[in-house]
Amino acid sequence: MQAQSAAALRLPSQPAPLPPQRERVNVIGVAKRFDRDQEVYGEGDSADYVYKVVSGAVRQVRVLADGRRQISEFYLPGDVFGVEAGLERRSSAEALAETVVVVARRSSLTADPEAAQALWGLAMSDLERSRDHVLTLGRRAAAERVASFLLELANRVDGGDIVELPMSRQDMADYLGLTIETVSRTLTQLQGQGLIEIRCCRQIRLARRAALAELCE
Amino acid sequence: MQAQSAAALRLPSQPAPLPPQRERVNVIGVAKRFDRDQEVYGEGDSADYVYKVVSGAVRQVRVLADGRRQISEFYLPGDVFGVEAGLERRSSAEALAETVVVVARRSSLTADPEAAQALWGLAMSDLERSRDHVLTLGRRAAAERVASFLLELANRVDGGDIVELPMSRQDMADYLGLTIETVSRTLTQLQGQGLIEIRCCRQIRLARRAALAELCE
DNA sequence: CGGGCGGTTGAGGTCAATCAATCAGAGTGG
DNA sequence: CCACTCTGATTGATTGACCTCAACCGCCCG
Repeated sequence: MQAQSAAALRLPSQPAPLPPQRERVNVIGVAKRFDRDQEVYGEGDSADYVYKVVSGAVRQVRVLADGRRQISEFYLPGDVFGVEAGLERRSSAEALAETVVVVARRSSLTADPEAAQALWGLAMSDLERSRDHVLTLGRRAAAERVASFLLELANRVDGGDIVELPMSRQDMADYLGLTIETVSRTLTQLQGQGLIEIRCCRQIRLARRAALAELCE
Repeated sequence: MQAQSAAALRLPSQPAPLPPQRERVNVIGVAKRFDRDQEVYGEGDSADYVYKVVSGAVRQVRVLADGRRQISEFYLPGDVFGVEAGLERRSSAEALAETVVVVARRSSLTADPEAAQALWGLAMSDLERSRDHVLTLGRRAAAERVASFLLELANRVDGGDIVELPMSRQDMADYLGLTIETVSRTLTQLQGQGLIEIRCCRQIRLARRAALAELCE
């Protein structure tokens, strides 16, 4: 599956206020649009391009031979993704919903020293987040995983107490190393404890943020 | 706890043949010796220095408020560690056994463009390993975790079919998101299936490497 | 000999997975 | 408008993998 042409591209009407540090890396390139569940790139593809999310969201996925899925990262508007250590993709990237990204040759970034500098900070913060993720998956119980996920998301999009989830329960489960049923149960349990309010599936209000944070220690 | 002086430093008598790519980053600095379980740096310390393992081994640890531990990475001879996104350590580093490292100012590496380049590759491969780790913790069962751990270790030290474990069962458990008992049981179970041979606690022969790899899919 | 430490083994409990049913909302077509 | 389906989410009952608690072993060292 390859990217659709983006001749007539309307920029997103809701540019969404971003935390400032998100805009550091300037990616100059062609805009491309992807439909929901469409692959941006797949495992084994050559890693020539890097991407920046303009609108929508992207998941980075690895799949085991028997179909078990693990999402290693979600990318939100402003995030850069697709930088790889080697020449080949070790995971695939898929759009969560209709998504617009800007595409640039990888070489165009590593050439420019300023961009390379920004890219460095980016890789390091990705590494930091990945290690947080390791801690969560290795040592936290289901409720703690969900709580930390909601808080992380809230911090990244910074939309006050209301978190708009761009992903399905299945995606949350695949990110948190749980099943869809456990995610669902845990959310209703957290609501029962008054920590969150599920306004509708994709919209959650963090009623007692401090208590959620305490869950994650 | 701070590093001991290393005035009279004997270089390790067994320089251990390393995979070539391990030697990429040239860290020029002062050698320091650490005893078993001694802290190289702790959470919250300032992140001014980077380290390269000469002999011994180091674990990178994060601890939750109630004492649950997660090891995010082991560093073996030739590995560089201690590069951080921010100015503060977000995890601590401890010697697994008597360990010698070379210490350099972080700025001395980022200044030199060649070192910076090498450092970049290093960060990216750390990121890649961290994402493998996420997959393992999120989606693999105990036997698969142990098998992938043994294979990863074997690949890194490249000592044929015999893997010398530099860490205790507790450290393995904290890396794999399991308990010490489960690690022990799983090892004996793998031995029962003829996949490995436990020669003594810290020395394991990978009897059927292909079968182990198949476990990890 | 006693005690501590790291590792192994056993018995029982628990949390999340599995299997299954139900529900709500969005299309779709008569 | 009302069935009907389809998809995503929720809820319930049961199972099972791993954790917890505890005993035990081998080894080293005082």
